[in-house]
Amino acid sequence: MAYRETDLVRQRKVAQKSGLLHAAETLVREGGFGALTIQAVAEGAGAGVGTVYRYFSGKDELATEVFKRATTREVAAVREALSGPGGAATRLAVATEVFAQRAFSAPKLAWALIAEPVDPAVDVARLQYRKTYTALFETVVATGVATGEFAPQNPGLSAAALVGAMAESILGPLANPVCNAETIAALRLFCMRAVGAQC
Amino acid sequence: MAYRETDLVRQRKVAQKSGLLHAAETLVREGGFGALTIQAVAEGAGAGVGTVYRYFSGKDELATEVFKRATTREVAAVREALSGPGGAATRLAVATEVFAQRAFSAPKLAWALIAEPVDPAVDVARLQYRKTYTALFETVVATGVATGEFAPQNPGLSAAALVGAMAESILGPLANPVCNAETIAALRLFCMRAVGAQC
DNA sequence: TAAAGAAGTGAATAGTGATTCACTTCTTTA
DNA sequence: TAAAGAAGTGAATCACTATTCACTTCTTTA
Repeated sequence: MAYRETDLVRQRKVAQKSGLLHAAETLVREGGFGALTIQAVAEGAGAGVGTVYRYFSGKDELATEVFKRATTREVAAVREALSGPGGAATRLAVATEVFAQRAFSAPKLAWALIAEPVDPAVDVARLQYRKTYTALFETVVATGVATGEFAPQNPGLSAAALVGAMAESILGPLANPVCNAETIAALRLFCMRAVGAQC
Repeated sequence: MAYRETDLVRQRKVAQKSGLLHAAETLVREGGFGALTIQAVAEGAGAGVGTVYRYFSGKDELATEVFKRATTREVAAVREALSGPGGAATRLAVATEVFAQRAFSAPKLAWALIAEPVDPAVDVARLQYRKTYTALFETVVATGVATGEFAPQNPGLSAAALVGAMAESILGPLANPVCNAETIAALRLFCMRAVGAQC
């Protein structure tokens, strides 16, 4: 045989894919998924359109991967807050703040992940994303109910409602960010009351 | 002059427009806005494609009008519940139930109005729709805070959060409708706690 | 009935962006 | 260096609907 993939080539391929994903995420960060075109991704990565198809089977796969990478970071941050020290109430409060703070620090991305109209394939990923969040919150709600910190309730429904409340109430302030601190405090209190935590 | 529009013609035009809108809403009811194509609307109304353009400037206008008509009915039902008898807490509880009940009775439509990815033009209408809901709830929250029925809070943010909580928590059950009554009761309690109502 | 005015029609066109593929360039090894 | 194997490329193509418009049909009135 006259050719075999070497480490150097493997390294370049990793760099190329990473560059494409980086270009894609930059586009989403700046203009949402609506700005994500294969043409723009290729240009942003300094590559040809065809190259994108060497690394992704199609636009859906690329968009979905961008979505998943971004949401994985968000979910990890919230998960960390939820597994921190303190009782269920404290952890829920901190997690709410982390969610909101991160949203404010990248408003367009937050909008793209939460509410932007997107391809059905991405929407499937978004459904998963919300389910993941809901599952995280469901755990802390169930814990709080068990310890008596929270009122008796259906943890699954409450968790979905919390996710909805956080997402919807942040959308307005995201578009017009003034007094973020007050918004965050108000949201935290809303969530605390909603689960029946004393505060 | 040899021609002037008579009542008969006027009547027919009204019927034609109404028929087109009816066909369009039927499509949305059955398959969401994704199923709304000019071709399908024309066929559903027993008319030609060109005829649709005699009555609507384009797809955006048609889709937006379908959205507005459907949401106007939903908003009216909730508004009526909110302006019924009883204190703020009672009215909020009833409104929550009305919202959920109506969603369950037309799940696909509810999904289309609340969460389906749609054309930007329709999304603008959806934004308005949520704002309208938020404004309705803001009033009752503010009333409840003023009378002391509810905890002190930012009525605007709480109202948005309530709308988000209701929308998000209903989406799962909509897709897989079992035990609607329990879902509705749980949602009502969540909302009551969230505003700090005694119950 | 004739002719004006308007509504109805759908095949043809347009616009958009994803996807393909024949070709070029690069990397590796005998 | 030669040739195999693979990656890179972008102009051309495809797919999908919204939209148009030249023509037909219907309604009204003189």
